[in-house]
Amino acid sequence: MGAVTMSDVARAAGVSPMTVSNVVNGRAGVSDAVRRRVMETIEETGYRINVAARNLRAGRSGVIGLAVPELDNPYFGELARRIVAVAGEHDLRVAVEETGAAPEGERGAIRSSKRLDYDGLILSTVGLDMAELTTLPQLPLMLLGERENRSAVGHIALPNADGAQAAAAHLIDRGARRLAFVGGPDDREPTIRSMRWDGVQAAVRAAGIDEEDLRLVDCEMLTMDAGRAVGRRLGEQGAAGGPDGVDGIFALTDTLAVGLIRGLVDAGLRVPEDVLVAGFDGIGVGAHLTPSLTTVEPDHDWTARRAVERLLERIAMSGPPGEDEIAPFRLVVRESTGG
Amino acid sequence: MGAVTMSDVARAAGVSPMTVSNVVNGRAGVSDAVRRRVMETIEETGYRINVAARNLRAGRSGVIGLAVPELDNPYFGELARRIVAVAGEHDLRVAVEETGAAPEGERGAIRSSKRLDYDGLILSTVGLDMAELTTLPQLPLMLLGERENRSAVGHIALPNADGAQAAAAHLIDRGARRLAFVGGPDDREPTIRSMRWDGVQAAVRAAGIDEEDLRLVDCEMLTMDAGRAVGRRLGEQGAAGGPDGVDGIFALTDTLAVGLIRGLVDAGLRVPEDVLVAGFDGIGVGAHLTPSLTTVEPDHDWTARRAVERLLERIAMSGPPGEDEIAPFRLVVRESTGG
DNA sequence: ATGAAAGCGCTAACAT
DNA sequence: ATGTTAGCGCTTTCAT
Repeated sequence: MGAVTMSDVARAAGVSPMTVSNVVNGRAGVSDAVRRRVMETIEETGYRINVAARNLRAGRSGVIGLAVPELDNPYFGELARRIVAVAGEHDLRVAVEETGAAPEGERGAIRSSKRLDYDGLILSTVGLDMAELTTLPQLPLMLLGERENRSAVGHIALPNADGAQAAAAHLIDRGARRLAFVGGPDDREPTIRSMRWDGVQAAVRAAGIDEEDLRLVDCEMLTMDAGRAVGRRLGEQGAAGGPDGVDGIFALTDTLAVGLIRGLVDAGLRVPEDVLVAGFDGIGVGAHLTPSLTTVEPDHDWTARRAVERLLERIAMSGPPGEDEIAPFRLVVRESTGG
Repeated sequence: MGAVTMSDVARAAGVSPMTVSNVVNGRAGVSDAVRRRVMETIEETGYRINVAARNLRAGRSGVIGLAVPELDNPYFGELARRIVAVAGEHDLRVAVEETGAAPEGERGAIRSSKRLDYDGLILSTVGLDMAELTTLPQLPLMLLGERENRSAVGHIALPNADGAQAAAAHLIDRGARRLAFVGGPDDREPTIRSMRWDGVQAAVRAAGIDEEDLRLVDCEMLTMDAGRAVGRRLGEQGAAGGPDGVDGIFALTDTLAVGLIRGLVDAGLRVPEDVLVAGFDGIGVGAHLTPSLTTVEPDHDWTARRAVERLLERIAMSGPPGEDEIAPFRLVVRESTGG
């Protein structure tokens, strides 16, 4: 192609390629006159830097990976949007991957990160355990979501325990006494699930409620479909609603909560009159459901920014991963808990 | 870094770098014995190809851009997921961008595609008009969404007119007589909006309904919030529901429809008892709303595959953009139209 | 303040 | 079937 190179610009401006490089990269040590002349020549020739060449020289690919469980989940869409924005500020491209919320998918993301030469990977993990992650080779990695990092992996945590506790305390505050925790599949610890479960237990204990009255309900997958099946089952079995049934549910994620509410409705129950429901994530659609969804909303902007910035630090200095950080959150009270 | 290069592998295997290259790229003309030996050496040394170097050599960046209006909109999440999958089959990385559904954002995506050296761009456009797109310089471009391409730009269209017509016909079939079309802001033609509007008009005409009874309602943005405001206004003004009010609404997108339904509910109306509502896009959450959402669902898999494949063709051969193609669709009937 | 040389890792083109 | 040469466009290093 007739791509204009630095040498072309240099020749046209009557300087060396090195000077052009210095101008393009805003480095010091170029006189104003020369700088201006080079800038003009760049303008005239339509020169654009060749990213591949720069990357080759720098030993980088200029791409970071972002692997999320599901791209069509609004929560991860929001996350992706913010991460792309922050990465763009640093001239980094973000390649998105989907893991399907399965350990195999997460391994796949790591593999393809290496195959496609990503400079680093932000992994929103649900499945992979720490032991496995720490044995993974050379790839700057930031984990999003879990906590209790004892490993060599950088980590931005969600406010799992505190957020879940706040949500459960709110359910109790609104009159619920027989709570249920609807989680995903029960797998390795510590996971998002186990930490949120701890939070809910803490709230129940703090309220002086008999822990016998706290139910743990499994749910095969973290999808709306699966949540709906659970909600319907709970309602039809009389396990929810009614004088002795569950009267307050914390759903592991908003996605689950959306399906769960619909399942309860399918079974003839009303939310919040018969059962209160709260979720976790703060997905946008939650505000516009009928009933709208009470949720724990982590600060997505903060999360995205810290994830990218810390990944960049790791890429640059390949030092130790640094401290865990936990995202701030707020409890958004809406109709599903009578708010 | 101690990255293993092709030369390293070549030396270790006692062959030339070129032979290693041939093996790595599965090219013919390597004896089985040598191929095996090279493979083993690659395995032993942990060699991985340097993508930046390959790209520099090939004059590509190995990254395509995908620019969508909103990443936290499930529709685009689904689209992104599929595009990433197909691109991955071709060893391409997908960098996602957000345009904010504004012409300026779309221009920005094109600019940053060039700044970051994307090999091509898939642009799900709502705002930019064709005239502007055709004047854009050298960047293989596939447009997603609009139609009536008279330009030099490749184009995968959604079934805008036919889909909208099917939805409107269905509303009429379910008893609606006073339809409303709730669209985004009214801008340049032809847009998604104008084409879907044409489809709805066609359905009304075909049913022999007085076109006076078809209302066109503007909506400032294509967001749930904006849709909700419109729904509330329609309900509160008595413009929807009641004996003379609108009794069937086609919303330009599912996102809009979600907010719209909620706004009608806010105003004390029931869907579908008082008003029928249908949307367009087939977002996943639509199945789990109360009421669940009737929608025109384009074949996302097909769309993603064709978009990537045709972009690749354009990148490879930089020929003419080729024919427009229109995605197949199906009408998914759910509760919001009494289904 | 500016420039020349060298090479990042790969592969097309041309030998052998 | 395999090897050699040369160079993609940039930037680090070391002059001047």
